[in-house]
Amino acid sequence: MAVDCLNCPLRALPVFAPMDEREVAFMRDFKSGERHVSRGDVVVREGEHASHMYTVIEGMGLRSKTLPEGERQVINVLLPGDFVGMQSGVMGEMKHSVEAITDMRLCAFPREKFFGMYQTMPSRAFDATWLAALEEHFLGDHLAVVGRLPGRQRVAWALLRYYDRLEQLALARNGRAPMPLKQRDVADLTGLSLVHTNKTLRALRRRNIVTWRQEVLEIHDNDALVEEAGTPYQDREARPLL
Amino acid sequence: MAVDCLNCPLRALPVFAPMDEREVAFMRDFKSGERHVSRGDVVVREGEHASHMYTVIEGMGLRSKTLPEGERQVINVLLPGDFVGMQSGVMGEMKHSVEAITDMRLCAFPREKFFGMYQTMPSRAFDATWLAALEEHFLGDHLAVVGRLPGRQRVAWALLRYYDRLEQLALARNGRAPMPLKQRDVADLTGLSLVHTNKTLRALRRRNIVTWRQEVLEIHDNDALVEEAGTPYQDREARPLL
DNA sequence: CGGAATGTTGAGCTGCTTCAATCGTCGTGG
DNA sequence: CCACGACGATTGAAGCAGCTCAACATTCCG
Repeated sequence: MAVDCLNCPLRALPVFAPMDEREVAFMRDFKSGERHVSRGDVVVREGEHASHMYTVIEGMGLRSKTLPEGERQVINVLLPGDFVGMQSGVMGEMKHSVEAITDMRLCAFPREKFFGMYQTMPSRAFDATWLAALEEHFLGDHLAVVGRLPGRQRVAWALLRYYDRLEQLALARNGRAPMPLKQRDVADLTGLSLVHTNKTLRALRRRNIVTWRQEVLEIHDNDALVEEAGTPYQDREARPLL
Repeated sequence: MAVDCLNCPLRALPVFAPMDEREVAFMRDFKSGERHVSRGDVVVREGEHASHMYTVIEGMGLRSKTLPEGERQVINVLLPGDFVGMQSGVMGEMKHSVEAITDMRLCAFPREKFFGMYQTMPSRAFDATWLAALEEHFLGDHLAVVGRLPGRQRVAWALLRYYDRLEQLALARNGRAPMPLKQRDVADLTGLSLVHTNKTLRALRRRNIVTWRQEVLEIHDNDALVEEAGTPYQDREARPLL
């Protein structure tokens, strides 16, 4: 059954900034429906003029770019509450692709009504900008990690960040999190080769810091992982939800 | 003498989307003054709750993040028309630092009037989001290049991108561009060590593809440089100017 | 003129890459 | 129920791209 904005399960989470009644009402009207995609499906493709924008309700995906020679760089992991398609909304064209790595449920918004939001609901428009700026911030951190840290730190950082985000969404706890990513995805996220990613993970496993099998990630020694990452991950302020 | 929005020299450039009279009038009112900084000065610091946001009128800067161990990652080169401080505008805090690498002239906007823009000038608010999304796009490309390409391609790509952006701003032509960046900056931009950046540049020089001395960059063989970069740089659509 | 910042170069080392197998798991069709 | 194939994980081996260290040269600037 489709989720109604009124009882959106995400909105209740403390990670998301509260929304007043007028805003909720506006979003109900803005929302045109839901879209369900299956694991492996492409949600939006790079270069596409997407007709809709989405907020992830459930499931996970990957944003990625593909270079001319076919190399893939994963921009980030898409989790519930994340917004998809801001670029096509404002610039007209997607600059990256989004692929589902689990079945996903997306809240759909028609692109043609996006500008209307700026005309009638400034607070929501402001939140859209906020989200774009937040994404920019995350990307900057990501770039710094990939550009400046050695492999072990990159992998540790990626796992930490992934886990923390899930925990904030109440999708993980006690160091246990679902892990639909493949090692290939972690490699493309960290800018490492698949083989080296595997060996780096093995090292973490050997030292009993994390285990990862059967699509379940377990962090046994958070302190050691933080130590390994070098960079504490700490974005815990409430952010808007569209 | 301070630039008045009415005859803003940037607005005339074809890279920037046209602005109607009401928008210009709004910006005049939004603008609180100008700020001049000298080469080497810090414009805004990571973590700071900046009171103002800026559009670069003249001069160049670097956006960068510093990691715990002191490693610096340059996020991008700041050129005229670029907006500074979106993050402090929406999230309240800067997530990166900005340093001037030449003397700069900045158009200043008070942060407390930023939300007012969303209430009274939706088209400008939309453009702000556009800029944030554009920045996100550039950052994504940057991440892909740093994460997935070997050093020679990264350096070639960085030079190409830098030159193209300057050319669009009429600050470079015929393969000649001012180059206030240091090799250290290019290294921090591409995620390479200083020494290796130097050697990579030497190779380009040896093959007579580019020269760079006395703060002047010359691209002698654009085709060869594009070939070297692998990734053609091609964002030539008009973008908003705030 | 002297000191600091920037650029250049060589040498040696290692983190990471590519290549190449092998193995385990799971879904599918016979 | 088993065999097969596809996909993902794992591991070893060899090579090199890029790193650090260490000098030295050059330019900039007060």
